[in-house]
Order: sequence, then C-alpha cells, then structure tokens
Amino acid sequence: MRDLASAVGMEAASLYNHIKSKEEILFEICFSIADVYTKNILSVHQSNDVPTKKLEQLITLHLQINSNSSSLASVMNDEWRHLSSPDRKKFLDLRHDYENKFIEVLNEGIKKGEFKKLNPRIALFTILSSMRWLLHWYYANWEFDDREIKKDLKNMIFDGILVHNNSVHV
Amino acid sequence: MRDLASAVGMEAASLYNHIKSKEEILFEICFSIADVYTKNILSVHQSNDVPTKKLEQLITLHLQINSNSSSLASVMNDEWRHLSSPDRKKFLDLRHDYENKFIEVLNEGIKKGEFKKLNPRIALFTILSSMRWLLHWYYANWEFDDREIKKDLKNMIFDGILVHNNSVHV
DNA sequence: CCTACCGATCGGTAGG
DNA sequence: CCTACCGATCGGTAGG
Repeated sequence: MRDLASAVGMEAASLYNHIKSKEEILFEICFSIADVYTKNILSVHQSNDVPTKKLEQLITLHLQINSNSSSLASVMNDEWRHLSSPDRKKFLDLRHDYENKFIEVLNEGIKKGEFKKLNPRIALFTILSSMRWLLHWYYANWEFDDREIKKDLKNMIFDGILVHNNSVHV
Repeated sequence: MRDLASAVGMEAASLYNHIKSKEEILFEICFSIADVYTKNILSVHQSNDVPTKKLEQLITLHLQINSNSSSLASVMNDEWRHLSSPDRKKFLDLRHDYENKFIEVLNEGIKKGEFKKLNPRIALFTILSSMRWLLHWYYANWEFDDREIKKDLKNMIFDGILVHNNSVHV
C-alpha cells in the first residue's frame, strides 16, 4: 500500500479515502477482467460460426487482453487465490463456467472432425497456457512486433511448429 | 519459516541449525533445477540428431521436470526474482544460455525446412509456456493420465490442434 | 489529504 | 532443539 500510495503521490493512509481495503482493489481487477471474458464467450457461444472460427475468436480475445491489459490480467491470473471466502468462490465459478464453454467449442470441433481427438481439458489448458508468457515482465525486454506475436501464436496453436505440406495456416 | 518448521515438526528458530537463511533454500531449489536443464541441453546440443528429434528430447525434459518435480520447478519459475544480487544474475545467465541453445535448435530446424518460419524467440516462449500449466496446483484437482498429457502436449506443439491429412503425429 | 500510531507477522539471533 | 525476543514491515485506524 505504501508503494501504491507513493505511485499516486500521497501517503498510504490517504488511500483509504478512496478505497475500502487492499482486497477491494484485487476484487475490482479480478472481476472486471473476468467480466470481459464472460461476455465474450457468451457471444461466441451463441454464434453460428464453425468451431475453428469460434476458437480463433477466443484466441484473439486472449491475445488482446494479455497484450493490452497485461498488468491487470497478470494480477487476476496470479492473485485471485488471495480473494477471501465468498468472492473467491464466485471468481472460481466464473472461471469454471468459462472453461466449460471453451471446452464445448473444442468438443464441437472434435465431433465435426476439425480438431484432433485430444483430451479437451488438456487442449484447453495448453492453449491458454501457451499465451500466458505475454503477461510476464521478464519478456518485456525483448522488443517484439505485436502483430508478429499474434500471427505466430495462432499459427502454432492451430498448426504446430512442424512444416506440413497442405497446412492452411502456414 | 514458521510454516516450514511446523511441516518438519520443529520451531522456526531451530531451522537455522540446518540452514543459513531463507534465501539459501531458494538458492538450492533454483540452482539444482537449473543444473538439470543445463546438463540436458548440452547433451542435446552435442548430439547429431535431426532438429525435430532434438526438440522432442527438450520437450520430454520439460514435461518430466514439470510433472515429476512440479513443486521445485514452480518455485524456481516463480521465485527466482527474489534471489539477491550476485545469485540472481548468475541464475539469469544460466537461463539465457539455455534459451539461446534452445533457439539454436529451432533455427537449425527452420533452416532445414523441418520447422515453420516462425520468430524463434516467440516459438521458444510459446513452447515453454504451453507446458507451464502442469506446475499449478489449481489443475491438480482434475485427475489426468500422465501419459495422455505428454502425448497430447507433444501432438499440439508439433502439429497443432487442427486436423491435417498428412500429419505424422496424429 | 496528513501525522501519529496500532497490532500482527516476518526473518532471524542470543543463549542455553 | 527450545524459549524469549529483536527490528522491520505490513494493512489499516483515529483524529484532525
């Protein structure tokens, strides 16, 4: 709180005229980002697009949040565990809902023969995890082209690293 | 330190008969795991295998460490930043060496036409990141088959999620 | 918005 | 290996 206060040019005690507690800040961050995910998966879920298109929209969403709101997203990702009793459960429920809807997209794609017959939960975690490095400051030192990252990441998730003769994304 | 002490059935003060400081524990964890990575990439680097084979060996290494030593590996991954001045730099140097050798493998594969023409640093971070979810307790609730995880993960890294007619890994 | 201060907790030491 | 205790730091409150 001392750090936050000095970052906005006041004493720690003065922060409490604007916020109720440290955890309130965490709450705001976690649920504002979770809201974006929830709204987006609902609209993807309701669309009539083909599974590959749905997956592409979800990946685009994650790439956007992870690069445009990386600090908020990394707080959400790493610190949600420190929410206390009722909020923590509420957050986990939102997350599980999101994951389940994402898995439905994967299952639909497998059934239609667009996606490989992978364990959908393993595929889910692997896809989300593969984009998570964008959140860490460690990599901020290497200057990347944002469009190149998005292109290469989509390419790898859809088609992997090996060269295929008839791949549509190469 | 109170938690660690009670986990081994003693008082916090008594720990200091066995260790010098809290940071010494962190040091041991970080550098013992880093050592495994360093030794392995050297032997892969010196082999005459084809890049695809080299990459497969590196992925196998990460999968093994991330699932067999997940708690040590997650401490190393998340807490190395808290090493103090000379050790922190030493650790980062090891890490950069590792990453550079990994990138050489990727570049070799691109040059030989085995791997797609991706930005090798983006590819590196994406590959390593995609396996990182194995480190988080959150997923421990879902009971997975270890061999299924390894199979699906390799499949996704090499060939992606889309179905290809002539993919060798499907 | 600040000064002054609180109780709890932390890594660690002294001394046995 | 324990009791007793230290200085620093943390989230937060009182009172102006």
